[in-house]
Amino acid sequence: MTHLDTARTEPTKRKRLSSEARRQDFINQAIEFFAEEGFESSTRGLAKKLGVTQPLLYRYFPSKKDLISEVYDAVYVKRWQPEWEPLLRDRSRPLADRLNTFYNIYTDAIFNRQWMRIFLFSGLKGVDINRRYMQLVRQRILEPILIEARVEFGLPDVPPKDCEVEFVWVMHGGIFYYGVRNLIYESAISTDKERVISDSITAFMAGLKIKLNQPDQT
Amino acid sequence: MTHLDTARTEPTKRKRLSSEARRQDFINQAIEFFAEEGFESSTRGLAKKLGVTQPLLYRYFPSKKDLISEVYDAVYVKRWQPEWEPLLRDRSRPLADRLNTFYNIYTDAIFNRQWMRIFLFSGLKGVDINRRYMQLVRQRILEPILIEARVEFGLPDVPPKDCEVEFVWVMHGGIFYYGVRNLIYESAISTDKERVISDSITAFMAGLKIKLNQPDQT
DNA sequence: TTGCTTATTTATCGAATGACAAATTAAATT
DNA sequence: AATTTAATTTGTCATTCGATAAATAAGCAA
Repeated sequence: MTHLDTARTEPTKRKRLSSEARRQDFINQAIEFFAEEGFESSTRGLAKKLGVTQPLLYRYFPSKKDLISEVYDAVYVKRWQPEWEPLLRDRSRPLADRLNTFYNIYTDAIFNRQWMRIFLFSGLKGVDINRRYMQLVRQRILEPILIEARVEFGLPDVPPKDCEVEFVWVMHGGIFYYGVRNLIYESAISTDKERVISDSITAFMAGLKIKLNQPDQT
Repeated sequence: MTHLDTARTEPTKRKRLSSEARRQDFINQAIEFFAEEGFESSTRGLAKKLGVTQPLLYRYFPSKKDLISEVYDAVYVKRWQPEWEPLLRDRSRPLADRLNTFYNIYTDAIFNRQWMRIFLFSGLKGVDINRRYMQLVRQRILEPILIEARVEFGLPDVPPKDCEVEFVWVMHGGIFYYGVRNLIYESAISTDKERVISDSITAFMAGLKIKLNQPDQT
């Protein structure tokens, strides 16, 4: 250690941390609140949920808009796990296996009411972070899948075509929409997630093999 | 003609019609407005779009809630075309063909910004009509598809299992989500709709054949 | 024209909204 | 304990909201 008295050196920092923790708690509860009520809901409603008065929020966040930005950040950015990505590129396993593993843990992360509703609300608001998230999915998930598929099928390594990406999007979107039905529309779904994912991937792989071996008219 | 003076016989009716037409115009513009701004947006904003004052809306609709109900009805109920359904059951054509035709015209109806946004907004509000629409899709589209598939594959006519319906839902949802990306997230999509649909259906049919011929563990 | 009916606007209400300033309480520091 | 600092509440503002009532304008009948 470079400093003596490490336990006491930074009391201010410890206090700041406590304040920061409270702030984080506010953000977490704001996620719950806005996910359920929508971003148009009042700061007074949120304050009530927090058990504090409404003006207190303005000590922690300059404006409602800023608070919402922090909510976006907590949901979109912080819940993305970079370790998902190498999973798809692990060529020691068949691609179908990798896809099953990936989609099971990816949906573990995003198939919850909060994430889904924040995603849909913000999508309708047309906020920039939403578009960026879609690009992230395309670049870090969908295009790698196509590259891996070409390798597995013994095809030459050419960059993915748009219509191929669209094809992967449809599978991805199908699985995603399964989550939406489950968590947003709450249509009672008996079939378990793993089963739905594995069925989807089976069909996807079969279709992709056909598609990648076709002469293309793009 | 059964009446003389047809041009003048029913002035009151003509006026009533005119009033009803105005009402319809209000509803149509309300669809545009709420689709873009969300249902939380103000009646004053809508009135401005209509070029009238806000209290006038209350001559045509008892409350904002009632107006919104009419918007739902116009979008969900009135845009559903019953002639879609027999299309899927026309056994003179291969099922894949029928699916292509159906999804092309079905998406012609729902792939527009207004329909999509109203659907997503109302879904997040958890209104009952949304759930009913999902049931309609299941009963009138997805289950018939499964029945037709069993016939085409020469399988016994047993009622569709839940996990089979889920499988069709994933294809349906994948296509639907293609529309969402296109119209809500506005991610520039170069591939044309027909192509995406036909690729999806190819993969779906391949996967379904595998799935329906499997011993089932439900 | 004169009346009568319908369509539309003006004016306004009470409640709810985001935000701010000042007063108060609680905690930490000396 | 006294003092300083941070956390929280009270009080309030200007706006905006859905909704109503009364006044005006417009269309149509006689």
